[in-house]
Amino acid sequence: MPMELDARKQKVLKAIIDDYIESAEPVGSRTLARKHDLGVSPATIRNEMADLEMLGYLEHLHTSSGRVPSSKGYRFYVNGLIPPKPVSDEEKKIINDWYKARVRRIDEVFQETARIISKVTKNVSLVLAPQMTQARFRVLQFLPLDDRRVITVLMTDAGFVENKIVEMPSGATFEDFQRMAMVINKNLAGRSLAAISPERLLPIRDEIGDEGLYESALEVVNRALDAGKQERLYLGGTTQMLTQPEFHDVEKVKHTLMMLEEEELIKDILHAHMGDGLEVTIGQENEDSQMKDSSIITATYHLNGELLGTIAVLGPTRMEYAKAMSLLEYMNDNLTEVIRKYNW
Amino acid sequence: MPMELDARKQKVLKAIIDDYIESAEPVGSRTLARKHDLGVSPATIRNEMADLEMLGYLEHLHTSSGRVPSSKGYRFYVNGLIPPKPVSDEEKKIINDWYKARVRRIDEVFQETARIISKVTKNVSLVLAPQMTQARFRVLQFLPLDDRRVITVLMTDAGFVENKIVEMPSGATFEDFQRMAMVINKNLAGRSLAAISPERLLPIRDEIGDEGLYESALEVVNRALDAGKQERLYLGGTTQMLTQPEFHDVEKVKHTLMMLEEEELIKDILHAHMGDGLEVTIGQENEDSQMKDSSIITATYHLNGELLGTIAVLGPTRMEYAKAMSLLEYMNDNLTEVIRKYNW
DNA sequence: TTTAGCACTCATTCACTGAGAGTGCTAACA
DNA sequence: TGTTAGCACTCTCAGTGAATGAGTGCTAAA
Repeated sequence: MPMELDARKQKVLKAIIDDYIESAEPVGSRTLARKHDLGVSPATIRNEMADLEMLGYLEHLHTSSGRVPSSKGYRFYVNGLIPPKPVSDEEKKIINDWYKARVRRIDEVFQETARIISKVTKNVSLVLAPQMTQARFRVLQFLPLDDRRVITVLMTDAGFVENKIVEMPSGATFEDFQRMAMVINKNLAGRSLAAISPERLLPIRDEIGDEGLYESALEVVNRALDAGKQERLYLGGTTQMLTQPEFHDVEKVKHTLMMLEEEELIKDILHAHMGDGLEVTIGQENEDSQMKDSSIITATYHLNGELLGTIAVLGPTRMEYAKAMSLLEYMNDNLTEVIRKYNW
Repeated sequence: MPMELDARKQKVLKAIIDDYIESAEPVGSRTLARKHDLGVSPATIRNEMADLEMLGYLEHLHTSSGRVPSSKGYRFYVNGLIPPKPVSDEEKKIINDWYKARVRRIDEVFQETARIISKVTKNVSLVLAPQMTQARFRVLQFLPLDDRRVITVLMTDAGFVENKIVEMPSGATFEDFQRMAMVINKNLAGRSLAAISPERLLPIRDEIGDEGLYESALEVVNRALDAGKQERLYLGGTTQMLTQPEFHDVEKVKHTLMMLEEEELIKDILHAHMGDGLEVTIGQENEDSQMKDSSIITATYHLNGELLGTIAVLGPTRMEYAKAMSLLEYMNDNLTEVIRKYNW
């Protein structure tokens, strides 16, 4: 379908979407003609609107209630009509100052990134923190908790620390665990977490000697690594989103909040949307039925070509795409830079 | 005022409050007579109600709209009329299983405690985690971040780990910091965080030699200790609270969520309410004007007579006091036990 | 002291109405 | 042939008024 929409149709579509994004009200021909200076009469706009609706770019709730963009309409808008809205220098400065003032612990970078995004876009933001496969093993330590359990602390060279409670196998003593720790540390220090495979652990087997104890070591190391590799999800803007008229209904708020509490579900959604760079998924385009009236914009950050994590904005289909997209792009670069610098 | 309320008045007041807590609707004489078997006619109840209102235990929104308990009414109810509602053995089992299944990292105890409380009471729960003054210094480590900053990692003997970013003073090198770490660790290992005072650090001064470097050491240790001592606030149930009819209005939800986001404010409120054991503050009794229509129940947990932290339920004045109070009591004992066991 | 009876007050619901914004269609116009 | 004015029609929304129902306060009788 070459040139499905002529220039004027595009202009009308853009005007409608811009207006709707701003007002959240269905837009009619008369008001559109009044506000945007399109140079044609309402009647003409009505005709164009009818065409656009026929083609699937607009929707009609009831006869005579103004038009609302469809997912297809938004898609066309995002792909071609969208006005660029780069992050201004002032905004950049504000963001950087914010980081400086707030990030006191290294992992707070992610939480603060989420906060910034939600503050600016007034929507929910999601940040999936990297798995630290780049990080290098520094030291594994055991601490006695009670007579049945120990705390395992794994530290990486970038200062990221992960601790986990582990049951001791029956028969093992804490002294055994300490001996294990020495052997493990000697063998693994300096290795990247990603490179620690079961084979790497084989030398440890010989040094430990005891077969049963070796099995425990294996399990403990793996569990500590799992914790270290685990993706962390940071969430922001659950309060900001209430300013959107879409959430005027408490039931909807509750539903959305409950969905956001399901961390695994959210992670799945993010994984499914992870693409190359900036990815926009609009309303109906979503697989998940709960997301049919939401849009999600994701941006992934990489290091040396390897995918590390994702930052995203989640909101109603009526969303300031231009703003959200350029912000995500900027935050993405920023985060990549931080991670590169801190050698995660 | 001896015996301000005779037995029947108390019975009526209790019936009204029970009913209102359940239904959230102003309660009238007819329905009250129907539901609760008080053995008197609505007219008599009306008379009693009028008396109770005169005395300040009940309130009237408009003529003819049923009565609602006042703060004073709730207070009397909580102090004397409240039916005991101990946590059942099944509930205890569910709670313990929950802990077992979810607590994988030691600090998750607090988050999960908050979750449980909010799940059961359907209100917001707050948990102020202890300052770890009981904890003993294990090791302080420095990790290079970039050429200007280092990450300081403080670990206690209970496996609690705290990391913080610190600027290096100009002139100092990372090697200096490593040397400092050795000296500090040698001198402080095994001491309780509370016992680490500036005087304790004096021996370090001589060992380090360099005056400027000693100043840095002092500052770094203090900042690491600060981080270690900092109270952490855990929050739960912001979604659950939406099931309360009090939050049918989105504006109110937004207002409450925004208040809850102000961590310092919440901490202040908790500190102000911290008492000896279980403390109930009802509506108007609150100092903070934002809390005039909320009630807060706090319970503090101690170790060896020293106050460690607080757990609390925050909700509308219409709250299931009996349930919340006994639950808090139970969770409080539980948490004290956990902390005692893990030697925090 | 308790209760029945009664007049009265609000809040809520429902149907109805008119205004306003919007559409689609047709016919006239450039 | 594309554009526009005009008009009939639709639908939503705010406002009005009546009916309903739950509740109160007061008075007089039991």
